[in-house]
Amino acid sequence: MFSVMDGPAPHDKGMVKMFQDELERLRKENETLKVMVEVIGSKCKILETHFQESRCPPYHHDCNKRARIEESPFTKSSKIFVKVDEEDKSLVVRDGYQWRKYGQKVTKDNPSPRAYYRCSMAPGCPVKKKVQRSVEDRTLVVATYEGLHNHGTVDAVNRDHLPSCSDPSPKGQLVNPDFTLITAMPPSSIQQPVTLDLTLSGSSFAQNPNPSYLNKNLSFGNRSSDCDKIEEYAASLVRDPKFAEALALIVARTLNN
DNA sequence: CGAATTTGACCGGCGC
DNA sequence: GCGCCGGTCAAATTCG
Repeated sequence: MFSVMDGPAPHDKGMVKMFQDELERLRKENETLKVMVEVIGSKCKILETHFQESRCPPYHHDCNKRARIEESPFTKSSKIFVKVDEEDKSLVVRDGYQWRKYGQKVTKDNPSPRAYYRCSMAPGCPVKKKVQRSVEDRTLVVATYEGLHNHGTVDAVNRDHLPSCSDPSPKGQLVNPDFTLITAMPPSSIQQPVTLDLTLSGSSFAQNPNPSYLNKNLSFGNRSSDCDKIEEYAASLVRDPKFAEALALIVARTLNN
């Protein structure tokens, strides 16, 4: 097949190129899998936390203090957990909306400051959110949303018009591109979660090692385009019915364990 | 210079 | 009624 005297024939060069491409593709897939493993690990941790909270009353920290009802079942609120760099103090949660900060407080049960934001995308939008680092895991930021938006997201409305990697926060500073949004979980089935369709998971990957959303050429080397690709990837995941099915299966298994 | 952020003051709910 | 605490306001400051 290979001629030592003449060197590789043109079609052999093509094969070498093909192998190189394949190698590159596998390398990228490996990177993707690394991210997924990290995400799944974080999810398990959160599920454990939620499971423990569901078994214990919420005011376990200091039962003698007044029981301020923070999340009435009748208020539209939801919590999301965002994995960020521990050194990152910006408390920015990129969720597709524009927020205006109107306050910051250090709360009693958490040394990290809690930031208060109002949605500034539409005048009169009643949605607020509180952002604070988790006490248990400093790499997690907990964002609590209250209310329902009366408009769409920046991403949905202006995806083609806005720089996709720019933060929707008022100043437009860049978000740490390394953060990983790991879950969007309403505290109870009664409360309606605010739309946040950036959940990453590789759960369906185990059943289908080559799903359609992985056929895309995912490259995480270029940081400027990472956000676009991650968002596109996340959107593909969410649209995939197998993903939802597998995710439900993992949640059920985790709770059973 | 306008808009967004910061931060101390203020307000209201709740427990004692 | 008082004090604690979370949430909000608004003047001052910062930033683009």
